[in-house]
Amino acid sequence: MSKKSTRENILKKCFEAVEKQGFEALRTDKEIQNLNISKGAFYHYFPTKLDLGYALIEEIIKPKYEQKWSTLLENESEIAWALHSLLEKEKATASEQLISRGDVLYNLMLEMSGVDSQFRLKLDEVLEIQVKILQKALLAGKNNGQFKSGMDSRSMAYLLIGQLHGCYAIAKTRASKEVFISMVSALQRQLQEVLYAQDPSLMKQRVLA
Amino acid sequence: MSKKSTRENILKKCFEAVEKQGFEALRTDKEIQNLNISKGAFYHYFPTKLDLGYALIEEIIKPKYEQKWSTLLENESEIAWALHSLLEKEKATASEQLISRGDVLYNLMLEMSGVDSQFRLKLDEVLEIQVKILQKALLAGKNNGQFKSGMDSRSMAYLLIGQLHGCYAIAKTRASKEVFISMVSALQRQLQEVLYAQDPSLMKQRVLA
DNA sequence: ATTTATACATACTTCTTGGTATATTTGCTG
DNA sequence: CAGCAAATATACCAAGAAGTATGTATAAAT
Repeated sequence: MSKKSTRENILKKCFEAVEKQGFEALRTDKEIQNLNISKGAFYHYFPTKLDLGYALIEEIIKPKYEQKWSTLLENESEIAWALHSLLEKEKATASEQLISRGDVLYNLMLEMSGVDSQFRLKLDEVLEIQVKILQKALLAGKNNGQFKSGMDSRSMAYLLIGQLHGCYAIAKTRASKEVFISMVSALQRQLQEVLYAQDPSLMKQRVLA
Repeated sequence: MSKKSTRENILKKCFEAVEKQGFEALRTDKEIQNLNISKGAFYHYFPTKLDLGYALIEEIIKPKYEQKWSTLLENESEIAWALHSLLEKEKATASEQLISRGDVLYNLMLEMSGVDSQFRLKLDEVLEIQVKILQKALLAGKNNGQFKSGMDSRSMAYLLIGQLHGCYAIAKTRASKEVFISMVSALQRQLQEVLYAQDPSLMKQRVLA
């Protein structure tokens, strides 16, 4: 068990807590107990709870989502397939617990955007990063002939991110993994009609052949 | 100025507060002050804050959303047009303030679903009512030839509600009415391709002619 | 070795907040 | 008008919560 820095331990534990219950419900005292550290240690690194929140976004959430969407850009010739896979993965990794919890970023967006303007700004930044990457991928795929030529990449990027958000939100309230899966599937079928030039699940065979 | 019942006054004021800041941030004491009533009066009607929350959903939120979507069923022959109008109205009534605030129901869904199971259940009920009505409208419209024949009404209902939610969520974090409008417009264009049998904005002319 | 800054520990404080105890008033019914 | 329940008022409370004051240990730099 490697001795990690106190700061990183705090970030990690608190991120887990925020994933489960959101930021405002995060109880610094509880986490301090949990971590077996002192208040002095905690407040040494994070003068206020908000400062912790900002660090959480910058150092954990932002990289996480950036990485997630960046998979689309790994292979220029397989963007459509990569997008299809990304959504497949969302479905595959969904569990009742994860769905009841929802998506951290989306949760925080709704929870904190109206509470603290700096929080909103930082979340917005993460959101924009996602959109930018996706937009870039959509544009590249369009130029590649993988996506329909009439498609507006920026609108589509926004809409897609929003739609995924919608899937999470509804499924969370319905508390049903099945609902999530069927909503994402419906979304995929819709993309079939409005986005993909060909069926991306067929592209796989082509690639593997 | 008609003397409304204390109970109704409480519900109304508290609903406004919840619209602005969400349920957990609602401060009963503040509202009691605001209403110029006593704690005794408040707790006479609502023994706990949660009880107030439940009443808010049942007596204000549920009817509100039920009514909103029911407009689709007012005229069987104009369902596609009604749906188009509903989305147009969403865009038209959007203001920076409203957008920064987001949609009450959607906000509560994300905020409270994980906090209190009865809350989630009640919100889920409202959600289902919306979906049911929309599904019914989509089915009727399909049988009418207003919507594409291949469309699955239940999936589409879920997806549409989710998509609208997505528009609200993104626009809230972006804090931009323009983003909201352009996302809803993009959504409408998408519906053009996957849902409507004809262009519903043309249907208007037909009707008016 | 002395200084200095970082890292951590302990105890305390202040404010908020939902909720209670208890008393009083109002209004209806017999 | 007596009596009774619903409605409203007032003062108080206990738990939580973030944050502070202040002191100590550690380790690198001079």
